[in-house]
Amino acid sequence: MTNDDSSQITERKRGSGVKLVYDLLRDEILDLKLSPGSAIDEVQLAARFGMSRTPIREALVRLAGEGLIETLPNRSTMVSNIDFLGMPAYFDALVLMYRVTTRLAAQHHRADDLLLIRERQAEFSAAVAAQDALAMIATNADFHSAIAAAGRNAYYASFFDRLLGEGRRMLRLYYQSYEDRLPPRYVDEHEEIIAAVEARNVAEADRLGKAHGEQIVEQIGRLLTRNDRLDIDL
Amino acid sequence: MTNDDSSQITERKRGSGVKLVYDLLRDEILDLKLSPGSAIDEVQLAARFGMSRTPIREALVRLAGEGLIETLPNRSTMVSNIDFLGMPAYFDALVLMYRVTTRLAAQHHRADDLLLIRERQAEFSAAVAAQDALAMIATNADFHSAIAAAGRNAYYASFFDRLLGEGRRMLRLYYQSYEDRLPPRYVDEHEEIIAAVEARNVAEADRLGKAHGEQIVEQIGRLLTRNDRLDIDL
DNA sequence: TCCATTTTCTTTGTCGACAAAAAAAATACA
DNA sequence: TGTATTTTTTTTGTCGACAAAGAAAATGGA
Repeated sequence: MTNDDSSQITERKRGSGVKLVYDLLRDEILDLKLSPGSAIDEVQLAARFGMSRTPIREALVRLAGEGLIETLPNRSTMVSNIDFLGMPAYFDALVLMYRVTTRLAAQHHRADDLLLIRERQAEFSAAVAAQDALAMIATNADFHSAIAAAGRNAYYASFFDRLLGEGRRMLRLYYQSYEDRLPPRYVDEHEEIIAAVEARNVAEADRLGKAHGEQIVEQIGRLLTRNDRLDIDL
Repeated sequence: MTNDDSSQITERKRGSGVKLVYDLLRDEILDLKLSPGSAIDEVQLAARFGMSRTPIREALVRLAGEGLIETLPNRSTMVSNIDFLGMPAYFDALVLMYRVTTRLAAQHHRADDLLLIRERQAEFSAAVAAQDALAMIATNADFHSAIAAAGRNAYYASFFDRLLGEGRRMLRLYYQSYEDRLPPRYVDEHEEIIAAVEARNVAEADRLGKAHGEQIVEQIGRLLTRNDRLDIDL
């Protein structure tokens, strides 16, 4: 239970502490560095970040608002468990949002959106080349988030971001089991999506978005069913 | 600027304060009792609720997380403005969610869901009969929220709830202008939706959900275009 | 040894106070 | 009178402390 982090007690700007804690904790949760169900201690965090409990608490309240942590009244706070029972519902929503955001991007994107999207794709491609699983997962989410932003619908975009966040945890689970393998054809599929968006081909963007989403869902599904099969000979 | 509320300084249970403040403030914002853009003073709220700033602050952080208030760093906190520019995007998302949630309710509802839905519909019907605009708006949102809950997709449900909340503000704006008129055929449309859900008629539920949503969108649209026409003779 | 009760410990929820930041008011100067 | 600078006021962000609520440990009796 020892804390092996470089306790940086640097002078911070007033108001920046909450964002610092929030961002870091969010990343640690989504990368499964903090495992689902593990306890979160305010006092310990306060010591780690060199600040009082108040800003820590605010960050935790925000994380709780996004469902990333759960708070038992008067008792412990913990990292939310991954809701396996709710996974069909999750995948349903995820695929729909893949479709909708890609479709809208084809309709509403502007020239500079494509620059940003290509930048994200480059980062994703680099992460794949480097076989960096964590980076792949994060940059993949960033790529689709950029697509969603180009769709110019803030409601879909924020909802999609939330779904993608939750997805990061599941994908991390996947790559934790099957150590850092290459994702099959995601890079190419991303290129196809970019092309359809740029061509303003709405129907094609819709189709690709749906196919891309279903592809990911299937991949996770395969993992889960495979994990169920233990070494039992019949 | 005087505060004319019955300052109830009753003993509260530990931990209940935040929810109290959050719920009340949320209702006041959505009912436009707190007008968009108006300032929110933590100290004043603390005095009003007879508690310290800490729980008030937590409630505000949660409201900010839902986008109902905006916080300028180090400076004022205020009720979020209604984003008129983003309304097409909002309506797009709203109609889609009407469709999806109604469709899923037809697929996945259980017997006791219908009881709750009928209860909400009764409350809505009563509010219409009483010509109570605020109650109509709130109970209408509750009705569709119950439909969404029956659809058994927590992701859609929470997203839809957020959209319906924002919609309460716009509808309130509507009924504020055209003082407390009867909504045309919403009660009947709700009945049709209930019937389709009960019959598990997915296609019909989808169609009705879409139509219901578009109907509301059109109605708000009519108001807005009408408001644009001032007393100018050509 | 097992169970019920009491005591201690841990962690949260709330409080009052104070310092930083920005705005508003006051002052000085032309 | 108008503008730049200083001072005051207002409001937020952070802190340390303490009390409440459970959980865990200790105690006592059979």
